[in-house]
Amino acid sequence: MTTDHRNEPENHRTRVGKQRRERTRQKIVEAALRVFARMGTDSPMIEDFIAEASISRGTFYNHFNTTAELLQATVEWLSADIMESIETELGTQDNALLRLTVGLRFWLGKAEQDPTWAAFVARPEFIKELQFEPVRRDLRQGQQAGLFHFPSEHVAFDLLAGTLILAMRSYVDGQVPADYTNAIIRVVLQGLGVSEANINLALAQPQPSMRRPPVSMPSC
Amino acid sequence: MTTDHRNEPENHRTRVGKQRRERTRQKIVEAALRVFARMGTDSPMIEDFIAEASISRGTFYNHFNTTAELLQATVEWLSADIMESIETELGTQDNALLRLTVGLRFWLGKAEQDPTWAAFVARPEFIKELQFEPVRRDLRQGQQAGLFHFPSEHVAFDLLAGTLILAMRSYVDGQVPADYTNAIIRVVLQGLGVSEANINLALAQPQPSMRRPPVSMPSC
Amino acid sequence: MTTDHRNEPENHRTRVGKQRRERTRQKIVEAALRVFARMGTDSPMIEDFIAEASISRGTFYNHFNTTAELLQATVEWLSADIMESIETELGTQDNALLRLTVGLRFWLGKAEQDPTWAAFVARPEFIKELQFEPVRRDLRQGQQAGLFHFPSEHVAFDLLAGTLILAMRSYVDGQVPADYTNAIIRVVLQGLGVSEANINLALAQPQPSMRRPPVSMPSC
Amino acid sequence: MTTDHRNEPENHRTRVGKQRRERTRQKIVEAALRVFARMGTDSPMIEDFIAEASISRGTFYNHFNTTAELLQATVEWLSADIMESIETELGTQDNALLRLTVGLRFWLGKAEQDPTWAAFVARPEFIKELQFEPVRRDLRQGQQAGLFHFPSEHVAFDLLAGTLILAMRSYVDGQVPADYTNAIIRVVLQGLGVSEANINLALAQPQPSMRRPPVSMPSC
DNA sequence: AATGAATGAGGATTCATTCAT
DNA sequence: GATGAATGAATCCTCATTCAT
Repeated sequence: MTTDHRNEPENHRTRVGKQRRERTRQKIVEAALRVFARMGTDSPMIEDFIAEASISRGTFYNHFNTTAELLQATVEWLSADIMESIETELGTQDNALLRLTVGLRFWLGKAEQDPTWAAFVARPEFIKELQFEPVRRDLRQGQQAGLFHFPSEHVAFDLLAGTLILAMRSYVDGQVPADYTNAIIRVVLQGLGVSEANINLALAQPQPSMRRPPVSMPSC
Repeated sequence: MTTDHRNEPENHRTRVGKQRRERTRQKIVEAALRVFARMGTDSPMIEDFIAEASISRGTFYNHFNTTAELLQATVEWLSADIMESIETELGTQDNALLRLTVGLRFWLGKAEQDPTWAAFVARPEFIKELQFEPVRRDLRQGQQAGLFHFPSEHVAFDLLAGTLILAMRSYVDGQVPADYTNAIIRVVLQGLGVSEANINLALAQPQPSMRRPPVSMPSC
Repeated sequence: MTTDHRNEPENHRTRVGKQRRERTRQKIVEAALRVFARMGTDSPMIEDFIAEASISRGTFYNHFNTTAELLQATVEWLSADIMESIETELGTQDNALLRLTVGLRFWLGKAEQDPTWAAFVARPEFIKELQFEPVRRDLRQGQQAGLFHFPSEHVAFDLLAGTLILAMRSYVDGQVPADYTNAIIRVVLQGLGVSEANINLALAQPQPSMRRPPVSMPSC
Repeated sequence: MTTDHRNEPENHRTRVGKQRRERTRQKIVEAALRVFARMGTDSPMIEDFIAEASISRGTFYNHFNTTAELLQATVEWLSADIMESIETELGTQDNALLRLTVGLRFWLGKAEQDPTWAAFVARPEFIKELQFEPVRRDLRQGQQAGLFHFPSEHVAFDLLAGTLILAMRSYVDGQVPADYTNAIIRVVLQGLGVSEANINLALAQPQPSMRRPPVSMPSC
């Protein structure tokens, strides 16, 4: 029943240290997203990351060895973050068509609201790297349910993702016509072989709330 | 009108010199395409270009001052080359639907045949830089002719170009299912609002010949 | 003379603390020997020492301020250790020739048994740093006794120590011929001007026991 | 029979370029020897080499990728240089004993004359790396001729080279007694089993001239 | 026009040292 | 006394650019 008091503070120290380390890492990743969004994935130098994260050179290298490693970590964090946001948005919705519609609206809404973020995520490498399993599942289910009509899941995904990328970049470039989001959703659904009636039904859905603040803004 | 015979050999030398210069420049540009395709547009250094083109540093700078300038020249050459190829392919065809179908088939066929070329071309920056006026014109004409049904030309172009980019990258990544090209054309035409009957008609068209050799192969 | 009982537990704690401190210090020094043997005296970084000793950076600095200080401590420990071992080996032997022979055999035997140790010890800086007073005394006494014939003690020491260093490194490099130790002793004694008869006598001595375990093996 | 005049200047350019490159490389190596001699093999930084050689950082890296590579090149050059000097010294002498004596005198004379040079070469790694084939050949021939008596060539070399190293370091440390060189040669020859009479004969040889300037002095 | 050795500013990386827990 | 995350000065290394031949 007695506790070795020499050990207790050690465990505590260890735990506190790990927490600090983890917080620093997260700070770097969030700063990196802003830097990548602002400068692209090739231009930024270590200096940019450490200035944005307010850390020292040494600390950067304690956590990441190369810019590529940091980019990878940033993509992974962002991906988890996006997926979680969409799942929250979707709640218990289980109709594949409506799920996809909400998802598309989320991405486009976010691109409109936070173009720097969009400039970062709207690249084929990024979109292909994340495999978007939930999206693929919705495509399969919708096809089986007779809501969609396309030759193969592969083709359907390329249509959906490719159009989404260029659409998000249209927001980045500015100058999108009114009601652009609905128009994009309409042609994508057409492309997936959704009937006119179902398209109108899907577009009549209430819009997602988009409460979360842009991630690409400095949090201070 | 009289000829100074001291000038004649100079004119000759001048002409020969210009031809040689032009040949060197073209050699650099073609090598650059392979390098950009392999390494992206940011990573390659001067060293990569001169090694691929088998020229010296000095010669490189005789033709281009920066990597960006070389990239620009590469894009321009490629763009002119593509457009010319497609126009040759199209001949006098004036049906917007059939023109677009042939165009799509050309891009995808070329991607299949020459993935290195596709790896360079299939990026949003590139596709957005070329404004593809002929494509936009076909979209407008097809819409007016009642062949297409989409909310706006802007949206139609994003669907067409975005899907094309990801489809070409699918060829780059390898592992595309059989009949992938036809499947892509089908969903794109669906997305543009083409009727089932017209889609089948367009897909029944004879295929373009694709005689030209891959540009991304070293010519030696 | 009275005892303050408030002090007693402190004395105990103090004593225990000092023992613990001493054990940690010794652990660092033994680890350092292995590191120096493996990497030389200039290359290793703090990281190498703390990894080998399984301690933290902070602990290292609690005991040593610089790498040079640690090297010094390692040399001193090793030196005392060697001298003590040889004295044990020699017992009460007082014939200079036999003492030197036993000493040489000890060094070479240890080099054969523990090449890591030898890799560290067999360097001129180390050998010159230890002044080997007992060895020099034996050289003088043997010379006076007419056993040795050399021009000066300085020269005799350079011959003895230089040959020993390269011989030990031969063990480090592996691939020594059979009976290498005896051969080395023979040429060294020849060099010191010992008569053929006395050399044979010295080589006929019983061998030292070499009971002690290699110091360069991790003790855990 | 006609010459393509476009090629001639190219060949000339190429040749001139290569010569310049080679001269630069040699300049770096000679500077490196002075730096290594002055600072040891671990302390010097790139800055030291380029300052001593009066070249730019970039040029350094055009020729050597690491300090270790430069050290290697320096050792190789030095080794060739020493061997050549000794061969010049020896002329047509073919008596193994006299050859070895001249060689020892050369090394020790050079160490006395140029201690910085000696500080660099007098290290076991260096001496063991060069295999000194001519020296080993002399040892074998002398043994066969009955001039030497030692148990094995391996042992004889370790005696010779080990004693030489410590002797050279004695010059580096200063404070060597008068006639130290002859004393060293005497004990080494004793160690190799040369008879008293032959030793005296060898020591009576005329001394080498040592005309060449110290290599470790800046040549400007 | 072509060549390639040399340059050095700009940026990447290391590692001894500190210090809050 | 022990811990290890954080620090930043010191040093390494790259690569666009120049220029004599």
